[in-house]
Amino acid sequence: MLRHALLGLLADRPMSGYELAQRFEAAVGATWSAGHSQIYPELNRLADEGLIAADGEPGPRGRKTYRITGDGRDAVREWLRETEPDRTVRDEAALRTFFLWLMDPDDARAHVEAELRAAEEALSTLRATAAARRPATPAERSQRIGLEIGLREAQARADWAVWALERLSEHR
Amino acid sequence: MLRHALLGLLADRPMSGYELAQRFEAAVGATWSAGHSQIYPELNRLADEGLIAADGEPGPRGRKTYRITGDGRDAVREWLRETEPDRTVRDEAALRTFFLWLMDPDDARAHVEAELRAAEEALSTLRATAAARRPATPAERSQRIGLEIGLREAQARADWAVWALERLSEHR
DNA sequence: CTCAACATGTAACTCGTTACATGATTGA
DNA sequence: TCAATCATGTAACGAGTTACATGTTGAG
Repeated sequence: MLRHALLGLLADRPMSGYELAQRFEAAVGATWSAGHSQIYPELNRLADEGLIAADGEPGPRGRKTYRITGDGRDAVREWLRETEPDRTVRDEAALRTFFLWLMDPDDARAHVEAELRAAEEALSTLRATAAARRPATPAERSQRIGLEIGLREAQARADWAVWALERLSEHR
Repeated sequence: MLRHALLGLLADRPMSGYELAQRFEAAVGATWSAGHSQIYPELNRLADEGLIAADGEPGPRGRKTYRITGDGRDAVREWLRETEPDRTVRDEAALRTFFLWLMDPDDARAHVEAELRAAEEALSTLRATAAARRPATPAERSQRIGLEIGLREAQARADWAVWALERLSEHR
């Protein structure tokens, strides 16, 4: 899975493992995450398989810049075209909501309030990213569309939390 | 992680592993999923640790009904009270959206249209579950609140897809 | 000079998935 | 009787996280 994400990011422009790791914390991070300990070995594997290539000499601090190869480009495209996305959800915070009744009322409220704060924080980060620059390239336009999912889901989350707090108040 | 979900479900009422597996496909499935091959070993571990207990004799077909123990109840409560939910998102379909520009226009549209269909399907399933019975017990009320997250996120997803299709049309 | 950020890696472990394996019961 | 569903389990594998480990460069 990670390999395709890396190839997709490198399809836009060459990057180092370090840069890629940052991308997973920022923009793409709203949809997927990966630590450096997973990224570096994967980059080496991708390079072994010829899907990416390191630019000649490592830069300062041993920095290696990778660019995607023709085979790599084919591989991402094939992934996008031939495979169905896995729609399995894994949302711990939402799962806990099912067990709200096991908490005492104050803890339950606190849980939902924490969700509200988290959603609002996500929202403002994403808004800032979206406002940062207006998309010019096709890649940036796609990125903007991807960002919008996060934006709308965070908004839905925040609205849900407000609604949930009202319901909790009704049943005291 | 799974252990807490199992304890939470068993806190409501005794169930067999088979029943628990079904719950992860239905109601709770909108937030977490688990296959039987993960559930059965975990139930045995939980029983070893005294957090749940199997009712005396196995029923027909070797069915074992588990109920939560006092220690088990304490364990879920402690988990809910003492630990922060992991908010890491892992959304493959959304990730692919960032790479829309790598697909040819028809495939890109098809991807978003598939998202729309998936969201609408999720929506109607969740609506049916929500409409099935009005919550009476505290557990059912919590469940309803949990369901609402799924409902609102699915709606956001569907709305996003419609918006994205418009944007794709603009940039042909 | 020193601290933060840059930059890459490995190893052990945990969690979850897929495939294999078996058998009982019930309704058509 | 036969197929679907009920019901439980194991083993191998894959993906991701945490912790360990190391060294460089640039800014103040």
